[in-house]
Amino acid sequence: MKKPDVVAALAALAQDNRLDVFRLLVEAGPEGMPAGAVATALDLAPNTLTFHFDRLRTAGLVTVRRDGRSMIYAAQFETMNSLLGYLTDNCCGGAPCLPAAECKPARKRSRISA
Amino acid sequence: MKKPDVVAALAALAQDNRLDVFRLLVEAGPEGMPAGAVATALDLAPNTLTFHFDRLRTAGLVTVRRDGRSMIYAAQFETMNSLLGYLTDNCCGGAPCLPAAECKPARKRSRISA
DNA sequence: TTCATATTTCAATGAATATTGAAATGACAA
DNA sequence: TTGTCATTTCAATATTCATTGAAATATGAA
Repeated sequence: MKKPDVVAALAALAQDNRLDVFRLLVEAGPEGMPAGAVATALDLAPNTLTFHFDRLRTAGLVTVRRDGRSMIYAAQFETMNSLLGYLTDNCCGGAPCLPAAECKPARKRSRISA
Repeated sequence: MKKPDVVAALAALAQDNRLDVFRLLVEAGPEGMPAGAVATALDLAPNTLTFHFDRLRTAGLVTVRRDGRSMIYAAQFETMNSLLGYLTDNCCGGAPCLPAAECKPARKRSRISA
């Protein structure tokens, strides 16, 4: 992952609503969820949401596919993991660091259903 | 780590020069390096650099201490790791995900000395 | 004190960003 | 076809951001 892509991904995540959107999609897993469901869950105007989806998509953090009239958005896990890798890459120049972040298969936050 | 802090940290990193600065400090390790050395290494105007240091510091990603006339900046590894944790938290809602990012004690990028 | 070095503060400028409202597109049903 | 739902596009606005230049502050040396 090259630096411009890293900056783009970070910028995409560095916004309140987008961070929520992305986390929601991360929880939802590879199958993703329709734009409308995200809008409902996070109480966002549909055009605003489109704007944010666009930024996430441009940053490679999200993919879309159409299903009927719905657009299904899904997190792009590879990009996220590359991003994490870039940030920790070459950490401490060789010295032992703090424990690494991990992709925890965890408890649900029960917000997806809405 | 609360969401506003996560957003602040991501925003702090989501900028070309700051990402370079942070990575340089990550490589430099907990001892940090003087502002002037960072300025030289990255070819940044000192006032511009102060601006960026400020943002990194406000985001909790960096600490400062004075040493003579130099200000020594150092990466705050705990914040970075909390950040990574937040992003991957609850990943895939329970399903197995991609391999986690790790804090790799790695090869030097040979830029610190400048 | 005076001088030089290291870094910060301040003010101004141009560029990028998030949100809104209204209108448009695409897909499906009657 | 018409109507409706889901989402996107467009234009306008207010805010935030990065960079610059000049001046200020703080430390240490002569």
